[in-house]
Amino acid sequence: MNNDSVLGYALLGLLHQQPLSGYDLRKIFASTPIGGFSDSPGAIYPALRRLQERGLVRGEVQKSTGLRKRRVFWITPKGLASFKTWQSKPIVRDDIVRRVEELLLRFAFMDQTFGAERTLAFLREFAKELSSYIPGLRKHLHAHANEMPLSGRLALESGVQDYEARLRWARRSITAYERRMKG
Amino acid sequence: MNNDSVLGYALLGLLHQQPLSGYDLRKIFASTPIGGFSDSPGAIYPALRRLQERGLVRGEVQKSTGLRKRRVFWITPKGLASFKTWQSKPIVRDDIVRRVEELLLRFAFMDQTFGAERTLAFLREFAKELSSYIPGLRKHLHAHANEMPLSGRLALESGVQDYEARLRWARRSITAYERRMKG
DNA sequence: TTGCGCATGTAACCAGTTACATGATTTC
DNA sequence: GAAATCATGTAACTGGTTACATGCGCAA
Repeated sequence: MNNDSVLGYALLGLLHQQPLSGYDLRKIFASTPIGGFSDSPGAIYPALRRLQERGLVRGEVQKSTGLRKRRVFWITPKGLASFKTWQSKPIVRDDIVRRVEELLLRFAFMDQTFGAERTLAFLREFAKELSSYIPGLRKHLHAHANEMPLSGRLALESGVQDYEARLRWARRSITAYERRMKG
Repeated sequence: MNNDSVLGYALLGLLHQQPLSGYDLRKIFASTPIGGFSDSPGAIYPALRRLQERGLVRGEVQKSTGLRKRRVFWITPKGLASFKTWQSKPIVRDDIVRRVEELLLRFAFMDQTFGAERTLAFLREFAKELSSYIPGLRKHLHAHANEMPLSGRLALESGVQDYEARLRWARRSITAYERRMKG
């Protein structure tokens, strides 16, 4: 039931904001830095069809505007439920290591679906998981630094700094949400 | 000829350092934070077979150690040539946006294959491409900030900060290489 | 003798890439 | 009427995921 690709969830998130056609979605991916998804029709149209087959979106042809037929998609209640389930998954180590972008996507749409309180909880979980991961990474880097060529060492260092930057971001975002909830 | 996956190049890079078996490679992916590649046999063994079919690596069974047969792989001259070609590709915008990890992988093995001078050139190209990309991103964020919910805005902000952190890293790495070449 | 670590592999499934195809409408 | 843009779609190919299968050698 919830075996959707990340692209599928990105589409659900956008369709939760407003009904859109496949072409609209392509333009969004082409013009905004969201995710890094491809705007190719070979990715988006099949993904929309899959979502429709699973009952997560519904599409209808609009012919009113005189242009060529546009098939506009809406998210269904079932689709919204699936989207929320995806957003609610606990954050595990492997999400941090190999699916950070998916985590950020889950977060990006969280305000709309869950509101500030749960979004804040998500950020705290994210920060916690990050802070438990980074020390081991640093340790690994320190332990193996002398065996590695300079470029290898620097590449690893880049990864560590990447995680550290994300942790700083998460902490700033936490205070941003805390301020908002008090004010 | 050069239609290899990123995993294939990661394998080539590791095999350029020393001959290894599939199992060795799996252990490396499982125990070090390199790339974020899967250590699953379903990814690595087929990838090794493909490399072998294309003549980029060669494998031979070692039976000396009394354990079960180990197939150990070496990189071939053709494999090294392909690896260097991959590392030498110019850095384009899309590499920055959607394939940063691949760029970091190319860099990680560059010391061994090309030496300090060309590695430094790579870093300069990387930094240049990043600095040409970031202002537009910042501009986009600033232009659309008020239409977006807080979480969406922060998610975008995270992306921008990510690029900025990488740029700082690149600049520090450049000075590291410059120091090394003078000293 | 049971079970674990070493070691290699296969098969079904799924989704993204690339390239191609089609046709309507607007603009020059 | 030619070209650009809007708009949707398909098909071949490729490679990763997941799960399963196999078999050796060693230690408890």
